Amino acid sequence: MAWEFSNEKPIYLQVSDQIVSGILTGSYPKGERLPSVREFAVLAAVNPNTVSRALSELESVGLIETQRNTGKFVTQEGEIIEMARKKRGALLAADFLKSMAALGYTKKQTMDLVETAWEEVQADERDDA
Amino acid sequence: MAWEFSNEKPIYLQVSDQIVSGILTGSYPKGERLPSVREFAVLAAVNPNTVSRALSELESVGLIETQRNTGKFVTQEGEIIEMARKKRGALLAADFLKSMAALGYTKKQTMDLVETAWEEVQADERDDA
Amino acid sequence: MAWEFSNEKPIYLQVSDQIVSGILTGSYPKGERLPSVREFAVLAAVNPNTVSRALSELESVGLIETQRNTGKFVTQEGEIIEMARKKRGALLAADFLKSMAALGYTKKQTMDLVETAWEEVQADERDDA
Amino acid sequence: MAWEFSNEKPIYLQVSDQIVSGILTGSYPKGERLPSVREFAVLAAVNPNTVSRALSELESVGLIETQRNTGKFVTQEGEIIEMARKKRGALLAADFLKSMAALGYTKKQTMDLVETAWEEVQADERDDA
DNA sequence: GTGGTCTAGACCACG
DNA sequence: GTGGTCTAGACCACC
Repeated sequence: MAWEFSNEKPIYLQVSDQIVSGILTGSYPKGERLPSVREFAVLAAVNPNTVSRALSELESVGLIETQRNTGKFVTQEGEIIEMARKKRGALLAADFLKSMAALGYTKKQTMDLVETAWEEVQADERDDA
Repeated sequence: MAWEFSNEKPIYLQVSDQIVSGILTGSYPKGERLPSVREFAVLAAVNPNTVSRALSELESVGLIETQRNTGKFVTQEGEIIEMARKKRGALLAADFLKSMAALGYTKKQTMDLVETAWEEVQADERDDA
Repeated sequence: MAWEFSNEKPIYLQVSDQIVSGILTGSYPKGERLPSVREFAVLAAVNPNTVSRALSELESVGLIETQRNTGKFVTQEGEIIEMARKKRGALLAADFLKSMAALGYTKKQTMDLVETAWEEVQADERDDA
Repeated sequence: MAWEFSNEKPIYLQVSDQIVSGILTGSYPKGERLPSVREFAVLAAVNPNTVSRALSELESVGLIETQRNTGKFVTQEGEIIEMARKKRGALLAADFLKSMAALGYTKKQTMDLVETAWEEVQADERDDA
């Protein structure tokens, strides 16, 4: 699938999100070498500078490491990956719930909505495939 | 409640979110007159133009209506309000779940996380009060 | 039918348009006494000041005349009325056509559109009645 | 063509009308990049903010799309453009006819007036050129 | 007093 | 260089 970007968020963040997603789901396994900046740039149809910026974000969190002259690698340490997933998930959940509460949703309503919405997301993914 | 703004999102959107929240929870009851632009500006410690922009967002969605020289009013039609809540909630849920799926969370893990996170949000609210 | 106003245009202009319309169509016949400012204000559910302003517009064009202590009267002179109609009509037509031309409509397309749109306006009027 | 503005209508609406007109007549072809906000501001001798506001009107209707940091583009979809023309034309015609009817014009009188007025508009255009 | 429009000018993130 | 946001401050029509 092509890389598509919304214009609500900076592209470099969307790129880094994509790559994080790849790391967390194992598409880019831990310890393995990542595609080069240029390769990513082609894949995403984006300026190499943008990819570069996206990768520095990941490096600053410790998810990837640069090895001189050989490229960038996914970190070996499973802990860091796991921690990143948890931290990110918790943040997303907190933001989501805060917003729902502001809309006047009760806990039950929210849980129900999540339940049904989950089905739809699955359906969408099937459509895309 | 104090009006505090993050810098992840334009202020005018945060202002409009606040006001939407007030409408959906009934702080600004349907059909009632809203505080004037200038009053909001003082409350939010923000330029009147910024408030104005926030309110036009709401007007374009039909949540509020302007009466010439008398002020802005929450729409009479409960349907629109209810629809806004649903639309907004569905959007938030979809985005949230898509992100969680990208992080490799299963449905069950997500539901559990939501469950526990909800308690914390409640706790935060108590702290603020 | 009640007097309804859009909020795209100043109310006083809409009021004066209504009254002009009444004069041109003969609802307020030439030489006859008009309803008082207060009566108009009640009819239109509008502030008397607004009616007053609307009427001064008409007086300045010569369509109505004020007689001390007896009220305001539609002018006796048919010419003035006829001239007002023509002037107004020509202005409306010119504006309309200029706008249509700006949209890239040809003369024929415009005439056709006017033809069909006229039917619809008639239909609407029947609905309102 | 010079950019001149009347003071019956907000400038930003007149600016957006001008640009819409350019899109509908093909001066700004579909899919093409528009002049930058700053360029428009110079052309129209107007503040960039005003242009910005004009363009957001068009964006909210789907006539133009913003690409981050590269500029604004006329939509690719001919349908939207065609629909905009039709919608706009129908609205203008309906308003026009309603006003004419209010002035007591019959259908025939109106059509005749349109016919003759069209010639004059043409003449004006020749004068401007 | 209400909202609406416009300007000038500044700052920012992005690519 | 692109658009986006925000401020400060002015002026306006309207009721």
